[in-house]
Amino acid sequence: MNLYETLLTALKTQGKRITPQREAICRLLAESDEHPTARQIYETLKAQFPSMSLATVYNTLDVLVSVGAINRLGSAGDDTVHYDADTNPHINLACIKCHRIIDLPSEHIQALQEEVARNSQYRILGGRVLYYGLCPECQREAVEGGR
Amino acid sequence: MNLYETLLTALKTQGKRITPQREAICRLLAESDEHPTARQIYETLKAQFPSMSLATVYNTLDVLVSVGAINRLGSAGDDTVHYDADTNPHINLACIKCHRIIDLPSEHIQALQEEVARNSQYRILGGRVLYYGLCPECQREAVEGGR
DNA sequence: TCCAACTTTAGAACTATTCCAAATACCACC
DNA sequence: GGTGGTATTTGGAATAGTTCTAAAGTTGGA
Repeated sequence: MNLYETLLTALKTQGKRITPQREAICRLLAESDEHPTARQIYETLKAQFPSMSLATVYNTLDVLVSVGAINRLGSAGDDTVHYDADTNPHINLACIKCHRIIDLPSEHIQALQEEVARNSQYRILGGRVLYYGLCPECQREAVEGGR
Repeated sequence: MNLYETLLTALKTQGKRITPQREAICRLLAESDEHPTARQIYETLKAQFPSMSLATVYNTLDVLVSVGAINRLGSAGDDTVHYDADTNPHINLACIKCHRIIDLPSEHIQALQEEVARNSQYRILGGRVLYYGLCPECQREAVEGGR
């Protein structure tokens, strides 16, 4: 089962209804390796659903988060929430200049999560490991711009 | 040099001026193990500085962040930014019910950070490792409330 | 002490996100 | 296949965190 189907199944399992808008949002989340914001999703899908409302995007994202199918990553320096459809433990790397976020596989992150579960009395529901800095491209631009 | 002095020194080093308001904000950040929001700082210091403006708090926090003396942790489920004066690598644990954040020392996090630096082309400027869940207290309340 | 530059202040402005009520669409059931 | 109850969509208003602005007040080097 691919990621798109996983997301839809998660919705159905929770008794949520499948609408064309939700399908499109799930497809976009599943097939892109971006970590889009609600507004980016909205702008992208406006061509396909000219009448779609931002509220619908927020609604669907909220449902997916509450179901545990996607993660809220938080801001990448742009004060808007980015979402990640990959719920497997991994590292996110955000560029504070172009505000793009990439994934980074990690050997250590599994151990980290187990450490947290073991050493705290919390019931862990999720987590986000986000490092930020300048991506190679923006580093280059910074140097060129600084001349 | 304690944390309070470190914060003030960071400001001075960057040519920033020391004002009573900034001293108070730095002291509060340094001496509390909370991870306060701008508003919490504002409310706390209002007794001492009745005329203080929220903008001053934001201004000072922005300066401290840009200087690298403190970290922006992001939201703890309450849609407001929490700040952390401890810039050493450590794990943060947020309770999504009471919105408090605690620190957790970690053996693995150093390795994680080195892994990121090694495996990415990014210039790393910082990071935040935040797990969220229910703190022991809120777990207990959830059970009692659920009866 | 003086002054230029930086800060503070108060309030307006901005913007992401949530809320609302009416219209619409999904889907379980017949 | 229809039908109805109910979740969802929509668009606009409302909310709230954060930023901006201009005037007044401070800081700290000379």
